[in-house]
Amino acid sequence: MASASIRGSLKERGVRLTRQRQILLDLIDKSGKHLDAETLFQLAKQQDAKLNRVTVYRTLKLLKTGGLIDELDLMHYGGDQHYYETRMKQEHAHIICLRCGKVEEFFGEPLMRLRRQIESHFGFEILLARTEVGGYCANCQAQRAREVEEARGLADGRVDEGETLPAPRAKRRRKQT
Amino acid sequence: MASASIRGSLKERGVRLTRQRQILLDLIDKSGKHLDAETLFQLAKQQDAKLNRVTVYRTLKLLKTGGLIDELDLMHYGGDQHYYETRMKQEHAHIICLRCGKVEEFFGEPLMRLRRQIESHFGFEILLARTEVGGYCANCQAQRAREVEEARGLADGRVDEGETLPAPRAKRRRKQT
DNA sequence: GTTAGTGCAAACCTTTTGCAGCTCT
DNA sequence: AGAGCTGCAAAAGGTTTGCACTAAC
Repeated sequence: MASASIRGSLKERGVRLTRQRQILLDLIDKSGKHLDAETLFQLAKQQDAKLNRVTVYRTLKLLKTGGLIDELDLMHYGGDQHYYETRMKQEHAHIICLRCGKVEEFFGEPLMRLRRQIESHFGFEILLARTEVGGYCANCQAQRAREVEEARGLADGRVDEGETLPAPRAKRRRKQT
Repeated sequence: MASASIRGSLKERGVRLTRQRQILLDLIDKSGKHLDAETLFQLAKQQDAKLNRVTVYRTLKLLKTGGLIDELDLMHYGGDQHYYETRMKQEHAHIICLRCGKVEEFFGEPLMRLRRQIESHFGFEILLARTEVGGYCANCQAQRAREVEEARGLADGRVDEGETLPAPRAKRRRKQT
């Protein structure tokens, strides 16, 4: 549970642990997923119907500024909103399938090596780093090949494991004309 | 000049090379910098006062979708807008100083290695990749150290080379209260 | 001449702000 | 008690859309 250490860190900085923040902290911590502000808000509302969207934004900013969570874009797969994750884990890259929205995380030596090289090459002090990769997952490559060959409508039959982002939000639903 | 190959690519797809697009293509190509839509628009307006901001967005989307330019966030240093660069160059990471806005580019083996590992580890087909790193450049580390030690107002005397983003846009200028 | 592209205005999504009242410590 | 937080409403930044007109091929 990272929320314990987050709580500690906040307390040290004299930040108040309000009911709203506890709810949000718990949600961010428990969900292994990458949540955006709106989703987090919807989840939080289930526990406190009065909790305001603005409080979500303010809390996220607080945690981000404090270096307790990282902000991601996930290649804007879902739109222009940001996603968040706790910073407990080791640095990792995010791999997003642009067809099905599946998100994988890649840990490993190459990332560390890259970081070290940047630090030494520029004498740079790294505070934040993020690597995002977009493309097609193994499963969707096959699907796409089939689609192209057959050019027909066939059922999907996904082999889903791990997190998958919701389909990109439909934008601009206007009044019909 | 990458604009030549961009033009070719567009022509192949039956995309019309309008006056507006030529202006924008030239600007994107010639500026070695990372431009955002608004800056690009301001520059374009100098050549064609009638050119509309919307055309800038539509052209950027066209180029992005066609894989001719890459979209960056540069760690949201300047705000939530996106930055663009032609895709001519080899893959590289962007290193952004969060204090002075200087942007450096890092080329090298570690990035290639990372890409190959991701491809083979997940059987992933990479279409886009981006690595952004935020922190303090060598120069600003020194500045910060001085600031902290002295806690005084002293002139800056920057040692600037390479691109530096404009200071973050002041947000929310409202009517005074 | 066709069809894609443009300009304009307006809308839309996401995020931030001012302010008054509420609540942690 | 009082600084910090919250909710509310409203606004702002960045981007996209509908539509009628224009221009590239």
